Amino acid sequence: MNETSTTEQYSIRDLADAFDITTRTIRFYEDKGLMQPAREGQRRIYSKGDRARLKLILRGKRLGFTLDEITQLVSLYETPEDKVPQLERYLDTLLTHRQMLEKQRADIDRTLQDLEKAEQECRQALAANRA
Amino acid sequence: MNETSTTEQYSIRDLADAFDITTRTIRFYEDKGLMQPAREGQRRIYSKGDRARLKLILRGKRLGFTLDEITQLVSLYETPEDKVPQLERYLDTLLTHRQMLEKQRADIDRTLQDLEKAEQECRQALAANRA
DNA sequence: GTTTTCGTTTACGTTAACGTCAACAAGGCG
DNA sequence: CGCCTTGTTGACGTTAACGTAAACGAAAAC
Repeated sequence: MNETSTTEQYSIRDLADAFDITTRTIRFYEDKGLMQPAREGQRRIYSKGDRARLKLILRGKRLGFTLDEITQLVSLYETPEDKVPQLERYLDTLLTHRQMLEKQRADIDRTLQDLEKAEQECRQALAANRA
Repeated sequence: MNETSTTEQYSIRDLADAFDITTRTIRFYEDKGLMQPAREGQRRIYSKGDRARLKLILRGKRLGFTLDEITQLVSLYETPEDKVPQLERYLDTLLTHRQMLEKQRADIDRTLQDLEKAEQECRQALAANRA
């Protein structure tokens, strides 16, 4: 039992600064059941796993998911119980989320194409306007 | 002047049904300045362009943008004034949005990879559990 | 030793994006 | 004609996701 690299710990402020969010936000996520950091007395102590989890949550937010949806998404990364029906339900949820994301990806691709078109028109107008 | 295919018009209900939103939502977008349909007396009359615009708005929503952001995004598709400084500002906004979207795309790709990994683990667990 | 600093809980405030309801106008129809 | 449907403008209600402030404990700094 030695304290090498795997034992990294973070304060709530460490994480807040690292991800540029407020401590209030982190506690809020905990209230919602999204995180359960260890305690040292009163103080919250975050592990590397907690940090990774928070990162996932924020990624979900950037993608426009609600916290309820993120709750499901994040729990996906924890291995489920090894009972067959559980695994099948889990797989189903995985596929559902996958479809959502693939639809979003398609939306983004369409929008990017539109943007490129607008960009070209703009450059042409600029060229014409300068000539 | 004939009334052929380009003259298509829609009621507020047509659009609400078409996109599976409420009429309240459509009026709300109008209040926010996102749409300005024609009027026939009191009634709102939506053109094909209005319909396309609404479609863009909803796409933006699916991507998790706020209505304020969508206001900018949507106005991008209208040709700006042909003055050079305007065009340059416009181009700048285009690039900014493009970067946001490309970041989102990267987020999605990462998440999809995570999902695939989870999916594989799940399938393996299922196979092991049945054997 | 006391004054900051950091963290904690509790609670009320706020904004965006609508939902819901009231009260009314206008056109169609049996 | 009276009723129904569709639409209109307010106005207030609601939920999610935090912000903000109060009131306190403990540890670190001076």
